Amino acid sequence: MHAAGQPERHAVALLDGRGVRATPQRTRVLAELVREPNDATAQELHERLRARGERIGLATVYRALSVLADEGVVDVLAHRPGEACYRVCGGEHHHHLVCSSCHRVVELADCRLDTWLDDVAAAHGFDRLEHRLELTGVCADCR
Amino acid sequence: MHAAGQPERHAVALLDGRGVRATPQRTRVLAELVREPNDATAQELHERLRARGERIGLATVYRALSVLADEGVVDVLAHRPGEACYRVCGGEHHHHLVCSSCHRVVELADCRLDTWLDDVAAAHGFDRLEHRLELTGVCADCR
DNA sequence: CTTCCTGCAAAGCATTTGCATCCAT
DNA sequence: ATGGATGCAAATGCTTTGCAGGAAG
Repeated sequence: MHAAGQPERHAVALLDGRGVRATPQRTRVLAELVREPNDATAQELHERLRARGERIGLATVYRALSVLADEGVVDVLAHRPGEACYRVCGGEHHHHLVCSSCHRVVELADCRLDTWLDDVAAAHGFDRLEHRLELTGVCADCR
Repeated sequence: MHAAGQPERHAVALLDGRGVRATPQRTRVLAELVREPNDATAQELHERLRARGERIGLATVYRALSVLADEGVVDVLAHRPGEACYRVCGGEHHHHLVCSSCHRVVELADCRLDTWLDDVAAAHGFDRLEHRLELTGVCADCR
């Protein structure tokens, strides 16, 4: 068993059972993202895959990420101006705390907004209320 | 006193007392943003100014917004992929509740996140924590 | 006079798309 | 064979920059 095996299997597992083909390229893009604890841009992922010796086009990385985002396998974070960041995320509702300096991401499991938001929705007669919360700050290492 | 006077004066007031020159172009860009209850892109602002008859270049709009952002007069939002949105946010902290059908905006004066966010910041060693909350739903009239 | 500001056009990036080819069913 | 996937290059859209002229201090 070789060292790179685990992210690959994780990636295959994430793709399994969906309506999408688990092509080698998609698996590799996702595996590369699984290796990344925070988030990465399409270009960064492409560079790493090429450095790893994979033959894959930049457009394919973009197309793979688009498919993965549609499937809900990865989240698209728009905290950096001018480029999108991608991240492997669980299905549960959660928010991200992002360091504006090093882009380290902390996943927040609990969301304490629902009680307040129920009140807000009721007070203003709104229905089907959805929310998106982005938290940015400077982490301890970048202070 | 003409109808367009108020946003202009508001813009001049926002620029006053800082180390930046309140040039006509900067004032107009900011005044245009003051008229916008939500947020707008640089290109949208440029279009509106041209439609209003102002002679202003697109690059100047970008440069003005850059200066205004550096001064903290406007906020840069990166929630739309591929382009930056700008918003006047010098005043009180608040959030917007937007109807996804008719785009009516309800301004929420109170924000009940600070207590929780202070805990979050402390728990993860983050400093200068900022947050942006987007609320969308369907209002009573559109139900 | 010197410095900053502006407009225009060209350049710079991230991302998307057209198209011929390739692969799996 | 047939439809989707890929790679490359060209195109697109947002934003920045180089430069010459102009206004402000």
